[in-house]
Amino acid sequence: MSTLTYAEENYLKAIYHLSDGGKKGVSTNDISGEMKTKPASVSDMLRKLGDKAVIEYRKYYGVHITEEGKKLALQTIRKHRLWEVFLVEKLKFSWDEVHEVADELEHIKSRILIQRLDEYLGFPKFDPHGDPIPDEYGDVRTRPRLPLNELDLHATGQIVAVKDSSAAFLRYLDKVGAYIGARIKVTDMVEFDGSIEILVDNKKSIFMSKDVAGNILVMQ
Amino acid sequence: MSTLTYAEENYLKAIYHLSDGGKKGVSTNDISGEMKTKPASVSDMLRKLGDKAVIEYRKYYGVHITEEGKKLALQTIRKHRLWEVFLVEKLKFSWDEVHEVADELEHIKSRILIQRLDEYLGFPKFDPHGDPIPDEYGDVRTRPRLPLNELDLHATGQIVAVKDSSAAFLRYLDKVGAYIGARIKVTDMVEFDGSIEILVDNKKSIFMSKDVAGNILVMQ
DNA sequence: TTTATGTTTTAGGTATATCTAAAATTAAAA
DNA sequence: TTTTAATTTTAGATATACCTAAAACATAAA
Repeated sequence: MSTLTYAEENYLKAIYHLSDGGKKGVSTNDISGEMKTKPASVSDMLRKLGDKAVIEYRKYYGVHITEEGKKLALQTIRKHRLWEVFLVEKLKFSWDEVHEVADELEHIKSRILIQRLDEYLGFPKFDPHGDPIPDEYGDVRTRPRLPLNELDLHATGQIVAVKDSSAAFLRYLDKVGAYIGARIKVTDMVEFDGSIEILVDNKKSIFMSKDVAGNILVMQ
Repeated sequence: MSTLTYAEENYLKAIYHLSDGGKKGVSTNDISGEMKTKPASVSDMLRKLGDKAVIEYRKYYGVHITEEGKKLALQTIRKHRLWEVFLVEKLKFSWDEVHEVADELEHIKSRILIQRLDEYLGFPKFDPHGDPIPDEYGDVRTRPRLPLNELDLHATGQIVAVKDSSAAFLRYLDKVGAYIGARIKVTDMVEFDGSIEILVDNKKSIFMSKDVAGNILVMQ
Protein backbone atom coordinates (compact mmCIF):
# COMPACT_ATOMS: atom_id res chain seq x y z
CA MET A 1 0.00 0.00 0.00
CA SER A 2 3.03 2.26 -0.15
CA THR A 3 2.74 5.14 -2.58
CA LEU A 4 5.13 5.71 -5.42
CA THR A 5 7.30 8.74 -6.12
CA TYR A 6 7.06 10.50 -9.50
CA ALA A 7 10.14 8.69 -10.75
CA GLU A 8 8.85 5.33 -9.55
CA GLU A 9 5.52 5.95 -11.29
CA ASN A 10 7.35 6.75 -14.51
CA TYR A 11 9.47 3.62 -14.37
CA LEU A 12 6.46 1.47 -13.59
CA LYS A 13 4.54 2.92 -16.53
CA ALA A 14 7.51 2.22 -18.81
CA ILE A 15 7.73 -1.36 -17.54
CA TYR A 16 4.00 -1.81 -18.09
CA HIS A 17 4.26 -0.64 -21.70
CA LEU A 18 7.46 -2.56 -22.48
CA SER A 19 6.00 -5.75 -21.02
CA ASP A 20 2.93 -5.36 -23.22
CA GLY A 21 0.64 -4.98 -20.25
CA GLY A 22 2.48 -7.49 -18.07
CA LYS A 23 2.58 -10.27 -20.64
CA LYS A 24 6.37 -10.28 -21.17
CA GLY A 25 9.47 -9.90 -19.02
CA VAL A 26 11.48 -6.71 -19.45
CA SER A 27 15.26 -6.23 -19.39
CA THR A 28 17.25 -3.55 -17.63
CA ASN A 29 18.61 -2.33 -20.94
CA ASP A 30 15.13 -1.98 -22.44
CA ILE A 31 14.02 0.13 -19.51
CA SER A 32 17.20 2.17 -19.73
CA GLY A 33 16.45 2.88 -23.38
CA GLU A 34 12.84 3.82 -22.75
CA MET A 35 13.59 6.02 -19.73
CA LYS A 36 16.72 7.61 -21.16
CA THR A 37 18.64 6.82 -17.98
CA LYS A 38 21.72 4.63 -17.55
CA PRO A 39 21.38 0.89 -16.82
CA ALA A 40 23.01 1.47 -13.42
CA SER A 41 20.20 3.86 -12.48
CA VAL A 42 17.65 1.31 -13.62
CA SER A 43 19.17 -1.38 -11.39
CA ASP A 44 18.82 0.95 -8.41
CA MET A 45 15.21 1.67 -9.25
CA LEU A 46 14.33 -1.98 -9.83
CA ARG A 47 15.48 -2.81 -6.33
CA LYS A 48 13.19 -0.08 -4.96
CA LEU A 49 10.21 -1.17 -7.06
CA GLY A 50 10.86 -4.76 -6.01
CA ASP A 51 10.84 -3.70 -2.35
CA LYS A 52 7.48 -2.06 -2.92
CA ALA A 53 6.21 -5.27 -4.53
CA VAL A 54 5.03 -3.67 -7.76
CA ILE A 55 7.49 -5.76 -9.77
CA GLU A 56 9.08 -9.17 -9.33
CA TYR A 57 12.80 -8.67 -9.65
CA ARG A 58 15.37 -11.45 -10.09
CA LYS A 59 18.86 -10.00 -10.53
CA TYR A 60 20.27 -10.44 -14.03
CA TYR A 61 17.00 -11.91 -15.31
CA GLY A 62 14.84 -8.86 -15.87
CA VAL A 63 11.54 -8.04 -14.25
CA HIS A 64 7.88 -8.94 -14.36
CA ILE A 65 5.17 -6.57 -13.22
CA THR A 66 2.95 -7.81 -10.36
CA GLU A 67 -0.85 -7.51 -10.16
CA GLU A 68 -0.47 -4.62 -7.70
CA GLY A 69 2.01 -2.97 -10.09
CA LYS A 70 -0.34 -3.43 -13.03
CA LYS A 71 -3.13 -1.75 -11.08
CA LEU A 72 -0.94 1.24 -10.23
CA ALA A 73 0.42 1.55 -13.77
CA LEU A 74 -3.12 1.51 -15.17
CA GLN A 75 -4.10 4.31 -12.80
CA THR A 76 -1.25 6.45 -14.12
CA ILE A 77 -2.17 5.58 -17.72
CA ARG A 78 -5.80 6.44 -17.00
CA LYS A 79 -4.80 9.86 -15.71
CA HIS A 80 -2.44 10.48 -18.61
CA ARG A 81 -5.08 9.69 -21.20
CA LEU A 82 -7.89 11.60 -19.50
CA TRP A 83 -5.67 14.70 -19.38
CA GLU A 84 -4.87 14.19 -23.07
CA VAL A 85 -8.58 14.21 -23.87
CA PHE A 86 -8.99 17.37 -21.80
CA LEU A 87 -6.13 19.12 -23.59
CA VAL A 88 -7.46 18.25 -27.05
CA GLU A 89 -11.21 18.53 -26.48
CA LYS A 90 -11.30 21.52 -24.16
CA LEU A 91 -8.06 23.44 -24.60
CA LYS A 92 -7.76 22.86 -28.36
CA PHE A 93 -4.31 21.33 -28.28
CA SER A 94 -3.45 19.30 -31.36
CA TRP A 95 -2.84 15.62 -30.78
CA ASP A 96 0.91 15.97 -31.33
CA GLU A 97 1.28 18.57 -28.52
CA VAL A 98 -0.30 16.77 -25.60
CA HIS A 99 2.23 14.16 -24.57
CA GLU A 100 4.76 16.18 -22.57
CA VAL A 101 2.11 18.13 -20.68
CA ALA A 102 0.12 14.97 -19.90
CA ASP A 103 3.35 13.38 -18.66
CA GLU A 104 3.39 16.03 -15.94
CA LEU A 105 -0.33 16.16 -15.25
CA GLU A 106 -0.56 12.37 -14.81
CA HIS A 107 1.26 12.61 -11.48
CA ILE A 108 -1.21 14.93 -9.76
CA LYS A 109 -2.63 12.82 -6.99
CA SER A 110 -6.26 13.46 -6.21
CA ARG A 111 -8.81 10.72 -6.68
CA ILE A 112 -11.68 13.19 -6.75
CA LEU A 113 -9.93 15.33 -9.37
CA ILE A 114 -9.74 12.42 -11.79
CA GLN A 115 -13.30 11.32 -11.10
CA ARG A 116 -14.60 14.84 -11.75
CA LEU A 117 -12.42 15.24 -14.83
CA ASP A 118 -13.70 11.94 -16.21
CA GLU A 119 -17.29 13.05 -15.63
CA TYR A 120 -16.63 16.50 -17.09
CA LEU A 121 -15.23 14.92 -20.26
CA GLY A 122 -18.26 12.62 -20.57
CA PHE A 123 -16.49 9.41 -19.55
CA PRO A 124 -14.42 9.06 -22.73
CA LYS A 125 -13.34 5.52 -23.61
CA PHE A 126 -10.38 6.45 -25.87
CA ASP A 127 -7.70 9.12 -25.87
CA PRO A 128 -6.86 11.36 -28.87
CA HIS A 129 -4.52 8.69 -30.28
CA GLY A 130 -7.18 6.01 -30.05
CA ASP A 131 -5.72 4.30 -27.00
CA PRO A 132 -8.26 2.97 -24.49
CA ILE A 133 -8.73 4.75 -21.15
CA PRO A 134 -8.83 2.30 -18.21
CA ASP A 135 -11.70 2.81 -15.78
CA GLU A 136 -11.33 3.52 -12.06
CA TYR A 137 -10.72 -0.16 -11.40
CA GLY A 138 -8.12 -0.58 -14.13
CA ASP A 139 -10.44 -2.32 -16.56
CA VAL A 140 -9.67 -1.57 -20.19
CA ARG A 141 -12.18 -1.75 -22.99
CA THR A 142 -10.12 -3.10 -25.89
CA ARG A 143 -11.35 -3.27 -29.44
CA PRO A 144 -9.91 -5.59 -32.07
CA ARG A 145 -7.56 -3.68 -34.30
CA LEU A 146 -4.80 -4.44 -36.77
CA PRO A 147 -2.09 -2.51 -38.60
CA LEU A 148 -3.34 -0.94 -41.82
CA ASN A 149 -0.59 -2.68 -43.84
CA GLU A 150 -2.17 -6.05 -43.00
CA LEU A 151 -5.47 -5.24 -44.71
CA ASP A 152 -6.23 -6.95 -48.04
CA LEU A 153 -6.64 -5.04 -51.27
CA HIS A 154 -10.13 -3.46 -51.47
CA ALA A 155 -10.74 -4.14 -47.78
CA THR A 156 -12.45 -1.38 -45.80
CA GLY A 157 -12.10 -0.30 -42.20
CA GLN A 158 -11.92 2.59 -39.82
CA ILE A 159 -8.81 4.18 -38.32
CA VAL A 160 -9.06 3.67 -34.55
CA ALA A 161 -5.58 4.37 -33.21
CA VAL A 162 -1.91 4.99 -33.98
CA LYS A 163 0.99 2.87 -32.80
CA ASP A 164 3.55 5.67 -33.04
CA SER A 165 2.35 8.81 -31.31
CA SER A 166 5.43 10.94 -31.86
CA ALA A 167 4.76 14.53 -32.85
CA ALA A 168 6.49 13.99 -36.20
CA PHE A 169 4.25 11.09 -37.16
CA LEU A 170 1.06 12.75 -35.97
CA ARG A 171 1.83 15.94 -37.87
CA TYR A 172 2.42 13.87 -40.97
CA LEU A 173 -1.00 12.27 -40.56
CA ASP A 174 -2.57 15.71 -40.13
CA LYS A 175 -0.88 16.84 -43.31
CA VAL A 176 -2.12 13.95 -45.44
CA GLY A 177 -5.57 14.03 -43.86
CA ALA A 178 -5.63 10.79 -41.87
CA TYR A 179 -7.38 10.93 -38.51
CA ILE A 180 -8.92 8.72 -35.82
CA GLY A 181 -12.41 7.76 -36.92
CA ALA A 182 -11.76 8.10 -40.66
CA ARG A 183 -13.36 5.39 -42.82
CA ILE A 184 -10.86 4.02 -45.28
CA LYS A 185 -10.57 1.57 -48.17
CA VAL A 186 -7.38 0.04 -49.58
CA THR A 187 -7.44 0.95 -53.25
CA ASP A 188 -3.96 -0.16 -54.32
CA MET A 189 -1.02 -2.18 -53.06
CA VAL A 190 2.57 -2.21 -54.30
CA GLU A 191 3.93 -5.74 -53.93
CA PHE A 192 7.55 -4.61 -54.16
CA ASP A 193 7.80 -2.43 -51.04
CA GLY A 194 4.45 -2.96 -49.36
CA SER A 195 3.33 0.64 -49.82
CA ILE A 196 -0.39 1.19 -50.30
CA GLU A 197 -2.98 3.67 -51.48
CA ILE A 198 -6.10 4.24 -49.40
CA LEU A 199 -9.28 6.20 -49.98
CA VAL A 200 -10.34 8.26 -46.98
CA ASP A 201 -14.06 8.91 -46.40
CA ASN A 202 -14.70 8.07 -50.08
CA LYS A 203 -13.13 11.41 -50.95
CA LYS A 204 -9.39 11.67 -50.65
CA SER A 205 -6.68 9.31 -51.85
CA ILE A 206 -3.54 8.91 -49.80
CA PHE A 207 -0.42 7.04 -50.80
CA MET A 208 1.73 5.79 -47.94
CA SER A 209 4.76 3.61 -47.23
CA LYS A 210 4.45 0.24 -45.49
CA ASP A 211 6.20 1.81 -42.50
CA VAL A 212 3.53 4.48 -42.15
CA ALA A 213 0.68 2.01 -42.72
CA GLY A 214 2.16 -0.26 -40.03
CA ASN A 215 1.77 2.50 -37.49
CA ILE A 216 -1.90 3.09 -38.23
CA LEU A 217 -4.35 0.75 -36.52
CA VAL A 218 -7.72 -0.04 -38.05
CA MET A 219 -10.89 -1.84 -37.05
CA GLN A 220 -12.69 -3.80 -39.74
CA MET B 1 17.20 32.80 -16.42
CA SER B 2 17.70 29.58 -14.48
CA THR B 3 14.51 27.68 -13.78
CA LEU B 4 13.33 26.82 -10.31
CA THR B 5 12.62 23.42 -8.81
CA TYR B 6 9.21 22.68 -7.27
CA ALA B 7 10.56 23.32 -3.79
CA GLU B 8 12.20 26.57 -4.84
CA GLU B 9 8.95 27.74 -6.45
CA ASN B 10 7.09 27.00 -3.22
CA TYR B 11 9.57 28.89 -1.08
CA LEU B 12 9.53 31.84 -3.44
CA LYS B 13 5.75 31.96 -3.39
CA ALA B 14 5.80 31.88 0.42
CA ILE B 15 8.34 34.70 0.51
CA TYR B 16 6.24 36.73 -1.91
CA HIS B 17 3.16 36.37 0.26
CA LEU B 18 4.97 36.96 3.58
CA SER B 19 6.66 40.07 2.19
CA ASP B 20 3.28 41.43 1.11
CA GLY B 21 4.23 41.38 -2.55
CA GLY B 22 7.83 42.39 -1.99
CA LYS B 23 7.10 45.39 0.22
CA LYS B 24 8.61 43.99 3.43
CA GLY B 25 11.63 41.93 4.40
CA VAL B 26 11.00 38.38 5.58
CA SER B 27 12.74 36.42 8.34
CA THR B 28 13.96 32.85 8.27
CA ASN B 29 11.62 31.93 11.11
CA ASP B 30 8.59 33.35 9.30
CA ILE B 31 9.39 31.28 6.23
CA SER B 32 9.98 28.24 8.41
CA GLY B 33 6.54 28.69 9.94
CA GLU B 34 4.82 29.17 6.59
CA MET B 35 6.57 26.26 4.89
CA LYS B 36 6.41 23.91 7.86
CA THR B 37 10.10 23.14 7.51
CA LYS B 38 12.90 23.76 10.04
CA PRO B 39 14.80 27.06 10.07
CA ALA B 40 17.96 25.17 9.12
CA SER B 41 16.28 23.95 5.93
CA VAL B 42 15.19 27.49 5.18
CA SER B 43 18.76 28.78 5.48
CA ASP B 44 19.86 26.16 2.94
CA MET B 45 17.13 27.18 0.56
CA LEU B 46 17.77 30.91 0.95
CA ARG B 47 21.35 30.40 -0.16
CA LYS B 48 20.10 28.62 -3.28
CA LEU B 49 17.47 31.25 -4.05
CA GLY B 50 20.08 33.94 -3.52
CA ASP B 51 22.42 32.20 -5.98
CA LYS B 52 19.60 32.21 -8.51
CA ALA B 53 19.08 35.94 -7.89
CA VAL B 54 15.37 35.70 -7.11
CA ILE B 55 15.96 37.01 -3.60
CA GLU B 56 18.51 39.29 -1.98
CA TYR B 57 19.94 37.45 0.97
CA ARG B 58 22.05 39.00 3.73
CA LYS B 59 22.86 36.42 6.39
CA TYR B 60 21.10 37.03 9.72
CA TYR B 61 19.10 39.93 8.26
CA GLY B 62 16.32 38.17 6.38
CA VAL B 63 15.52 38.40 2.70
CA HIS B 64 13.97 40.70 0.14
CA ILE B 65 12.50 39.42 -3.08
CA THR B 66 14.06 40.78 -6.29
CA GLU B 67 12.21 42.01 -9.38
CA GLU B 68 13.04 38.76 -11.15
CA GLY B 69 11.79 36.82 -8.12
CA LYS B 70 8.58 38.83 -8.02
CA LYS B 71 7.96 38.02 -11.67
CA LEU B 72 8.46 34.30 -11.11
CA ALA B 73 6.33 34.25 -7.94
CA LEU B 74 3.52 36.02 -9.78
CA GLN B 75 3.65 33.42 -12.53
CA THR B 76 3.19 30.66 -9.98
CA ILE B 77 0.37 32.56 -8.30
CA ARG B 78 -1.26 33.13 -11.68
CA LYS B 79 -1.18 29.41 -12.39
CA HIS B 80 -2.47 28.52 -8.95
CA ARG B 81 -5.43 30.85 -9.21
CA LEU B 82 -6.34 29.91 -12.78
CA TRP B 83 -6.41 26.24 -11.79
CA GLU B 84 -8.60 27.14 -8.81
CA VAL B 85 -11.07 28.80 -11.16
CA PHE B 86 -11.00 25.72 -13.38
CA LEU B 87 -11.65 23.38 -10.46
CA VAL B 88 -14.58 25.42 -9.18
CA GLU B 89 -16.16 26.57 -12.45
CA LYS B 90 -15.67 23.46 -14.54
CA LEU B 91 -15.15 20.53 -12.19
CA LYS B 92 -17.64 21.70 -9.53
CA PHE B 93 -15.20 21.67 -6.64
CA SER B 94 -16.30 23.76 -3.69
CA TRP B 95 -14.04 26.70 -2.83
CA ASP B 96 -12.72 24.97 0.28
CA GLU B 97 -11.46 21.92 -1.66
CA VAL B 98 -9.30 23.52 -4.30
CA HIS B 99 -6.18 24.59 -2.47
CA GLU B 100 -4.20 21.35 -2.17
CA VAL B 101 -4.89 20.29 -5.75
CA ALA B 102 -4.01 23.74 -7.11
CA ASP B 103 -0.78 23.58 -5.08
CA GLU B 104 0.23 20.65 -7.25
CA LEU B 105 -1.17 21.90 -10.55
CA GLU B 106 0.59 25.26 -10.22
CA HIS B 107 3.94 23.60 -10.91
CA ILE B 108 3.07 22.19 -14.33
CA LYS B 109 5.33 24.06 -16.70
CA SER B 110 3.84 24.82 -20.06
CA ARG B 111 3.32 28.39 -21.16
CA ILE B 112 0.81 27.40 -23.80
CA LEU B 113 -1.17 25.32 -21.30
CA ILE B 114 -1.74 28.33 -19.09
CA GLN B 115 -2.56 30.62 -22.01
CA ARG B 116 -5.15 28.15 -23.31
CA LEU B 117 -6.55 27.55 -19.83
CA ASP B 118 -6.89 31.30 -19.30
CA GLU B 119 -8.70 31.64 -22.61
CA TYR B 120 -10.91 28.62 -21.90
CA LEU B 121 -11.97 30.12 -18.58
CA GLY B 122 -12.79 33.46 -20.23
CA PHE B 123 -9.79 35.39 -18.87
CA PRO B 124 -11.03 35.52 -15.26
CA LYS B 125 -9.69 38.40 -13.18
CA PHE B 126 -10.30 36.89 -9.73
CA ASP B 127 -10.08 33.41 -8.23
CA PRO B 128 -12.86 31.71 -6.21
CA HIS B 129 -11.64 33.42 -3.02
CA GLY B 130 -11.70 36.84 -4.65
CA ASP B 131 -7.93 37.12 -5.06
CA PRO B 132 -6.77 38.80 -8.27
CA ILE B 133 -5.21 36.70 -11.04
CA PRO B 134 -2.00 38.29 -12.42
CA ASP B 135 -1.82 38.50 -16.20
CA GLU B 136 0.91 36.92 -18.35
CA TYR B 137 3.23 39.80 -17.55
CA GLY B 138 2.64 39.69 -13.80
CA ASP B 139 0.35 42.71 -13.73
CA VAL B 140 -2.32 42.50 -11.07
CA ARG B 141 -5.64 44.29 -11.23
CA THR B 142 -6.23 45.27 -7.63
CA ARG B 143 -9.47 46.70 -6.35
CA PRO B 144 -9.77 48.75 -3.19
CA ARG B 145 -11.06 46.57 -0.42
CA LEU B 146 -11.24 46.65 3.33
CA PRO B 147 -12.08 44.24 6.14
CA LEU B 148 -15.80 44.06 6.85
CA ASN B 149 -15.24 44.97 10.52
CA GLU B 150 -13.99 48.41 9.46
CA LEU B 151 -17.28 49.39 7.82
CA ASP B 152 -19.44 51.95 9.61
CA LEU B 153 -22.91 51.13 10.90
CA HIS B 154 -25.47 51.22 8.04
CA ALA B 155 -22.69 51.22 5.45
CA THR B 156 -23.20 49.04 2.38
CA GLY B 157 -20.75 47.13 0.25
CA GLN B 158 -20.06 43.97 -1.64
CA ILE B 159 -18.04 40.97 -0.48
CA VAL B 160 -15.09 40.68 -2.88
CA ALA B 161 -12.62 38.37 -1.17
CA VAL B 162 -11.60 36.48 1.95
CA LYS B 163 -8.37 36.92 3.87
CA ASP B 164 -8.43 33.46 5.42
CA SER B 165 -9.05 30.78 2.82
CA SER B 166 -8.79 27.76 5.08
CA ALA B 167 -11.36 25.06 4.46
CA ALA B 168 -12.83 25.57 7.94
CA PHE B 169 -13.48 29.28 7.40
CA LEU B 170 -14.85 28.82 3.89
CA ARG B 171 -17.24 26.09 5.01
CA TYR B 172 -18.44 28.38 7.79
CA LEU B 173 -19.18 31.10 5.23
CA ASP B 174 -21.06 28.59 3.07
CA LYS B 175 -23.11 27.60 6.09
CA VAL B 176 -24.14 31.13 7.03
CA GLY B 177 -24.70 32.14 3.41
CA ALA B 178 -21.89 34.60 2.79
CA TYR B 179 -20.27 34.43 -0.63
CA ILE B 180 -18.08 36.42 -3.00
CA GLY B 181 -20.27 38.94 -4.82
CA ALA B 182 -22.90 39.22 -2.10
CA ARG B 183 -24.22 42.75 -1.45
CA ILE B 184 -24.26 43.49 2.24
CA LYS B 185 -25.27 46.17 4.70
CA VAL B 186 -24.12 46.57 8.29
CA THR B 187 -27.31 46.57 10.34
CA ASP B 188 -25.93 46.39 13.86
CA MET B 189 -22.65 46.73 15.73
CA VAL B 190 -21.79 45.58 19.23
CA GLU B 191 -19.37 48.09 20.74
CA PHE B 192 -18.20 45.70 23.43
CA ASP B 193 -16.61 42.96 21.30
CA GLY B 194 -16.78 44.40 17.79
CA SER B 195 -19.20 41.76 16.53
CA ILE B 196 -21.66 42.87 13.85
CA GLU B 197 -24.87 41.97 12.12
CA ILE B 198 -25.11 42.26 8.35
CA LEU B 199 -27.94 41.93 5.89
CA VAL B 200 -27.04 39.87 2.81
CA ASP B 201 -28.72 40.68 -0.51
CA ASN B 202 -31.48 42.50 1.40
CA LYS B 203 -32.75 39.10 2.49
CA LYS B 204 -30.77 37.30 5.12
CA SER B 205 -29.37 38.57 8.41
CA ILE B 206 -26.06 37.18 9.63
CA PHE B 207 -24.49 37.80 12.99
CA MET B 208 -20.71 37.39 13.11
CA SER B 209 -17.75 37.93 15.44
CA LYS B 210 -15.18 40.67 14.81
CA ASP B 211 -12.70 37.92 14.01
CA VAL B 212 -14.87 36.55 11.22
CA ALA B 213 -15.69 40.03 9.88
CA GLY B 214 -11.97 40.84 9.82
CA ASN B 215 -11.40 37.99 7.41
CA ILE B 216 -14.05 39.11 4.94
CA LEU B 217 -12.99 41.81 2.48
CA VAL B 218 -15.51 44.21 1.01
CA MET B 219 -15.59 46.86 -1.67
CA GLN B 220 -17.70 49.93 -1.01
C1' DT C 1 28.68 47.07 28.97
C1' DT C 2 28.15 42.62 29.85
C1' DT C 3 24.86 38.93 29.87
C1' DA C 4 20.96 36.38 28.47
C1' DT C 5 17.62 35.19 24.96
C1' DG C 6 16.02 34.17 20.74
C1' DT C 7 17.19 33.74 15.92
C1' DT C 8 19.93 32.06 12.37
C1' DT C 9 23.56 29.51 10.37
C1' DT C 10 26.78 25.71 9.93
C1' DA C 11 28.15 20.97 10.20
C1' DG C 12 27.05 16.60 9.48
C1' DG C 13 23.47 13.07 8.36
C1' DT C 14 19.34 10.74 5.61
C1' DA C 15 16.61 9.67 1.42
C1' DT C 16 15.77 10.13 -3.58
C1' DA C 17 17.44 9.93 -8.15
C1' DT C 18 20.80 10.29 -11.04
C1' DC C 19 25.79 9.48 -12.82
C1' DT C 20 30.69 7.01 -14.01
C1' DA C 21 33.81 3.34 -13.57
C1' DA C 22 34.70 -1.14 -12.19
C1' DA C 23 33.25 -5.74 -11.06
C1' DA C 24 30.13 -9.61 -11.60
C1' DT C 25 27.24 -12.49 -14.25
C1' DT C 26 25.06 -14.51 -18.24
C1' DA C 27 25.06 -15.98 -22.80
C1' DA C 28 27.25 -16.67 -27.10
C1' DA C 29 31.35 -17.97 -29.88
C1' DA C 30 35.43 -20.42 -30.69
C1' DT D 1 34.78 -26.23 -22.56
C1' DT D 2 37.05 -22.20 -22.34
C1' DT D 3 37.08 -17.56 -23.88
C1' DT D 4 34.85 -13.41 -25.29
C1' DA D 5 31.20 -10.18 -25.56
C1' DA D 6 27.27 -8.13 -23.85
C1' DT D 7 24.46 -7.20 -20.06
C1' DT D 8 23.76 -6.12 -15.43
C1' DT D 9 25.03 -4.91 -10.86
C1' DT D 10 27.81 -2.72 -7.30
C1' DA D 11 30.61 0.92 -5.43
C1' DG D 12 31.33 5.40 -4.90
C1' DA D 13 29.96 10.49 -6.45
C1' DT D 14 26.84 14.40 -7.10
C1' DA D 15 22.64 17.30 -6.46
C1' DT D 16 18.20 18.27 -4.14
C1' DA D 17 15.67 18.78 -0.01
C1' DC D 18 15.04 17.80 4.15
C1' DC D 19 16.59 16.77 9.28
C1' DT D 20 19.12 17.33 14.30
C1' DA D 21 22.52 19.25 17.17
C1' DA D 22 25.83 22.61 17.92
C1' DA D 23 27.85 27.02 17.01
C1' DA D 24 27.50 31.88 15.70
C1' DC D 25 25.20 36.09 15.79
C1' DA D 26 22.00 40.07 16.92
C1' DT D 27 19.35 42.28 20.11
C1' DA D 28 17.09 43.26 24.27
C1' DA D 29 17.65 43.22 29.39
C1' DA D 30 20.25 43.77 33.45
